[in-house]
Amino acid sequence: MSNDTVKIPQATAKRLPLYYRFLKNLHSSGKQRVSSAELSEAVKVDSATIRRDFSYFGALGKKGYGYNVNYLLTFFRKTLDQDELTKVALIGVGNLGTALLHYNFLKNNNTKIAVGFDVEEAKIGTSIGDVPIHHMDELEKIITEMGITVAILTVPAPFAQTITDRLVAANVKGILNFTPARLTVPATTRVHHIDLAVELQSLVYFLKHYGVDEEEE
Amino acid sequence: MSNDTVKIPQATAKRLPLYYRFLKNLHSSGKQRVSSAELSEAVKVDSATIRRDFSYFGALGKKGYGYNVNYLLTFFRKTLDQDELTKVALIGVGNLGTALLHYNFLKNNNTKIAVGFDVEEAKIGTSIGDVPIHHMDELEKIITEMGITVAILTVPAPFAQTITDRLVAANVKGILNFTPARLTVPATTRVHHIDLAVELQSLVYFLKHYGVDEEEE
DNA sequence: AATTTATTGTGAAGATAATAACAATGTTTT
DNA sequence: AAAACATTGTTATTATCTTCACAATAAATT
Repeated sequence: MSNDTVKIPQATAKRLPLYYRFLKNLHSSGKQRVSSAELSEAVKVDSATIRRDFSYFGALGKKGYGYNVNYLLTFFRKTLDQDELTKVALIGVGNLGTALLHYNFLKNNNTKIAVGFDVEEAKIGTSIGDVPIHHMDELEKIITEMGITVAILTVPAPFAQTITDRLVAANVKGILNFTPARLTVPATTRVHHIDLAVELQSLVYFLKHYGVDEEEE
Repeated sequence: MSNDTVKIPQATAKRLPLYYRFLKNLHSSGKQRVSSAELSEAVKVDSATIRRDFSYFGALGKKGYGYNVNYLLTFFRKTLDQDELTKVALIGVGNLGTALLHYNFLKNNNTKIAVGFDVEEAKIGTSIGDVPIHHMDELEKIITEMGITVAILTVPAPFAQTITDRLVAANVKGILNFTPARLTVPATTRVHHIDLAVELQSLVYFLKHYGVDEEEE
């Protein structure tokens, strides 16, 4: 738990991976410098917000010039721990789980699904998108051995809590939860929800009730 | 654009589908009444926040008693327009797109993916999870005919903006964007992002830099 | 080297959201 | 029907986040 950096606002922390990705794009397209205004156009975040976000890490830019792409990139690579690969387990190799196994998180992230788990015999022992699938019975054994502390949960909702309890017991500290279940976890574990049905429904709600002239993340 | 309801805070609007889902659960398990404290436990939202959220719609509960599950459910069904089916188009039938075609949004949502589009000849004319797949060339024609105004975007990032422009021109008002691209749209169109890589990476960031004693949505 | 220009970093203000706390009041119990 | 209890709805408070606006200053131009 490296607290070498100041504790920055959550809202800022959530934008960092986004900035990082666009900086990589800029870099590979040969750009040397960038202003907060340009970056704002690309990532759709107000330029003042970008400058404030960056400022939590100190003065990264130069007045009248902007930011040096290379410098920023190097800085964020360190800040986002892009130098060390984070291995992740995926629990539940159904439709969504399989899609995620094919998704190349590594490309932008230095994060990799290293192992998958399911109960369906036909899947056990196979590899999907280069990731080996094991039986749920081996969950604790394997993730402990592999030292995995982050899991993606794509199981049917009724099993979500039970499996979460097992993950927590096996020292998993972060769960990306794609199930509709709201998980109960100790304060030492962090859960991020991606609730597909809720996202779709709230989009529809906004359209119906808010109408035009709204911009939003 | 029914503005029959007061314009409630965005944060509240985003929680409504969640409340609705849990109320349905409670209802089908035969529960007659529920307090904000109970609901809080289930959806992991502070009980004061729940009461405030509900209060935007008037006095839905009774002091000393709580909320009548049936009443709440009926109320939210109307508020969330659950009586009319919203048809959605899905653009890009790759791994993720296919998974979403199998995802039963209807169950909780009264939202249905009614049509899919792709460029791959092998897929055109087939049905996936009961949804017919058409060629991208027919995009404008078909969604206009079907009167669709909401789309899910699961195409490769480089095509995202071009297709978005076509969707907007074809009168699509809401886009659920699964691509990493940040889309440029007119103010009359609403985009919600689900950025899988960013979600995973920010989870990892929080674990490394915030450590324990954090709870979050 | 002086002037103009661009752009940061940030203090102040504003906006939005979450939470605490409790009077009001309906429900349940005795 | 009185007393005890439970729980809302809301006012006040606090926290978080965004945006404005501009002095400071480095870069570019003349």
